[in-house]
Amino acid sequence: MTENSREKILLAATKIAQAHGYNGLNFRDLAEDVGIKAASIYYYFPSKADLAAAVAKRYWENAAAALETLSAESADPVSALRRYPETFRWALENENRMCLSGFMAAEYDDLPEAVKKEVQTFADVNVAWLSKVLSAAKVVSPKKSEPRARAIFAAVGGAQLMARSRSDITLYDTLISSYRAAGLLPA
Amino acid sequence: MTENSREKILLAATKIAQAHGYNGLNFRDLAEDVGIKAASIYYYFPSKADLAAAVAKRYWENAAAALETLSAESADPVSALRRYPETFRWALENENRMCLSGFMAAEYDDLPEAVKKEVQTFADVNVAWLSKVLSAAKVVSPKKSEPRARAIFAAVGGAQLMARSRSDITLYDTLISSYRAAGLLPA
DNA sequence: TTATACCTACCAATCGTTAGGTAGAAATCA
DNA sequence: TGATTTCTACCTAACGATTGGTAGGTATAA
Repeated sequence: MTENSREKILLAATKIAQAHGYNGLNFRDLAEDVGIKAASIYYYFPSKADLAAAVAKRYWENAAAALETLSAESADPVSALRRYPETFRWALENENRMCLSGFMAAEYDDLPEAVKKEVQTFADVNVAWLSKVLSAAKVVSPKKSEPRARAIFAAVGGAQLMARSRSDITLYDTLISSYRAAGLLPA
Repeated sequence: MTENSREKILLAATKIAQAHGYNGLNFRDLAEDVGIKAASIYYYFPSKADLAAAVAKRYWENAAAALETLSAESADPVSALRRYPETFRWALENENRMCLSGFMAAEYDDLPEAVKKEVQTFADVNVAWLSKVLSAAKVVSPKKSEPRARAIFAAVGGAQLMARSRSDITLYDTLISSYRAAGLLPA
């Protein structure tokens, strides 16, 4: 079951980091979640920085896969775009967690270099997908699709942050609705 | 100089919290910034929770005053609205800091109750001001001014978070421009 | 016999916090 | 006025808890 424990650690660490950030992630609580002792984590990860980097890497890889699935499942780019906020909603539904990269963006000053890199890649993956879909959907001119993609990513992240601080998922929904009403997202 | 030290503590603690959050704020580093010893902080604040609550309270009070000044200095509501993003830009200009309440919104789960309250008030103050100005500017129907106010607040906070994670203030500016282009903010 | 997948037991550093002290200014009293 | 007390604004030194991390052991299976 060697790979199983590594997976469990990665999974539990992701959940903790989404709720408490890099700073709030500690080996003893994490180990207890997994059902092992803190020292055993070092069998799989040489340091907290390495674990967090692995967590953040896995996080954007999963996000990239989820977005590809969303593209594939959608009949057209506009409907894929419409469903984009769902990917961020999911974290709030699960014990009021938030985007790992959003949390770590706040903690940016205190992050190990390797973790910073993966956090940025998460943003890059989202912006690239949004940009591609915006271009295909022709909601903005091709030239403006990347700035618009960044704006959508930032706004959705902000909505998640605000909703979390109220522990109110309906606030997230009304914020997304307002973005649509204002013209930032397709109606 | 009794009130002077209290002010210095509040000021230094605000700066630290804007860069490292509630979790990253510690009495020894804070005391060194002020030029006193850690134990001396307890002469002014009974606990870290009390200090942080005082910091967050002062933070939204200053924000409220700054917004009133902005209203008073602006010829009309639309130009006040246009200048709203400047208040969030200022933190980034100063050593890539971010909104204290934005950071603490991420850390929400681990915040003492008294601090949570003040963090929420900061959001309330911003939304109330935006709502009032939006109504006066008639950019949206009076009924839609509060949802739109919340959307602007969340989006600007998200832009700040994203720009901070890139240490790139020009990214903040382009995000705000995109919000204007999309119709979320007046052009 | 050797590698795997853990474990116990500890370490040094850091954390919020407390106890108890002290120099000097201010207030009180003779 | 001068002596004495009290208060202000800090200090040193330590506490127990928690942190990331290490050294070295061990049961199980190949």
